[in-house]
Amino acid sequence: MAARSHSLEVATALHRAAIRLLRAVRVADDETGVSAPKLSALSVLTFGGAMSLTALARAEQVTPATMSKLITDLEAEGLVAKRADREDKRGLRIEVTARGRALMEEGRKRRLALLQKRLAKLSRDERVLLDQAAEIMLKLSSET
Amino acid sequence: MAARSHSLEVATALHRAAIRLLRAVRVADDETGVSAPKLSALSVLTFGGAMSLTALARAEQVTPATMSKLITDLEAEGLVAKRADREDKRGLRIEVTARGRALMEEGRKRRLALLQKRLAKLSRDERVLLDQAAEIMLKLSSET
DNA sequence: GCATATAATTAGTTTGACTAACTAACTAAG
DNA sequence: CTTAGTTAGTTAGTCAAACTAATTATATGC
Repeated sequence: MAARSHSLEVATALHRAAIRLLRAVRVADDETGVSAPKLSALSVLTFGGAMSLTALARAEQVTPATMSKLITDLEAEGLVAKRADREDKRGLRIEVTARGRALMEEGRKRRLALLQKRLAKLSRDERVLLDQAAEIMLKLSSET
Repeated sequence: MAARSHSLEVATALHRAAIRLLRAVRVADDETGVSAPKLSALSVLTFGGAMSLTALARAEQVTPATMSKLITDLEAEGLVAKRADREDKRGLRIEVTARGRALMEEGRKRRLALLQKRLAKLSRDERVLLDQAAEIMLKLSSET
């Protein structure tokens, strides 16, 4: 096992690892019939609660125009609902429907099942290490 | 620090962490003027050496058709070169040019600089932990 | 030698991203 | 209180990257 601690090397390794991990797991997203960006938006709405289109766009790091199209599609599929914002008539409250929530959960489970099957083959120590790493990675990512 | 070792929880944490990490770092990609998929292909060619289009497509998990277009573009920009395969006249050997290598390195450095700046704030122990985690993640991802 | 498989390309489609331009509605300054 | 500026969301148009299907050239196996 390597024991590098120089930042550039760790950054390289971590970056590659994150890319590979997500790529390996991406296949599971297709099976739900809903694209990854749409599943991701559903996920934000599920865990973050109803919010405006602009807020959702910001959370997903896309422009409002892009999110507008995604939400239009999701609404047509019955996975989200748009409600007028009472306090600001320009605004929307976008919320997940029951179907949307179910579908998002299903997609998430499929995706994780892939990872989980592989994780189960690791030693307990390795899993603990990964869990700790995940926490540090989140801390890294949320820094301004 | 959490010490969970149950696979589903670790899978969830890891997946979220990977998504956030890449999202946080994605902004740096644009600055080179070459898209992320192209930079990624350059990276594979740099570290994996010259290879056929099909092999590269497989490594990048896209169809040969998609890779063909990417390589056509990269060649037009002088970042890769196509050579005929001597042993198989249907095949290509695609290799990075010096310019391609330089540009890929530059893009990679920009992207990593972001991560590195944050990593530098961690303790040495935390960096070592992340490095080990990266290795395990790679192992996970490359399993069939 | 012919059938079949493989390497790469080409054509055509879809999706998701962008910018620019627009409407509607809110906010503040005079 | 009206007008100027801002903000929320949509629409139109463009682009890149992914796909599938079809084409061409070469390899390989019976």
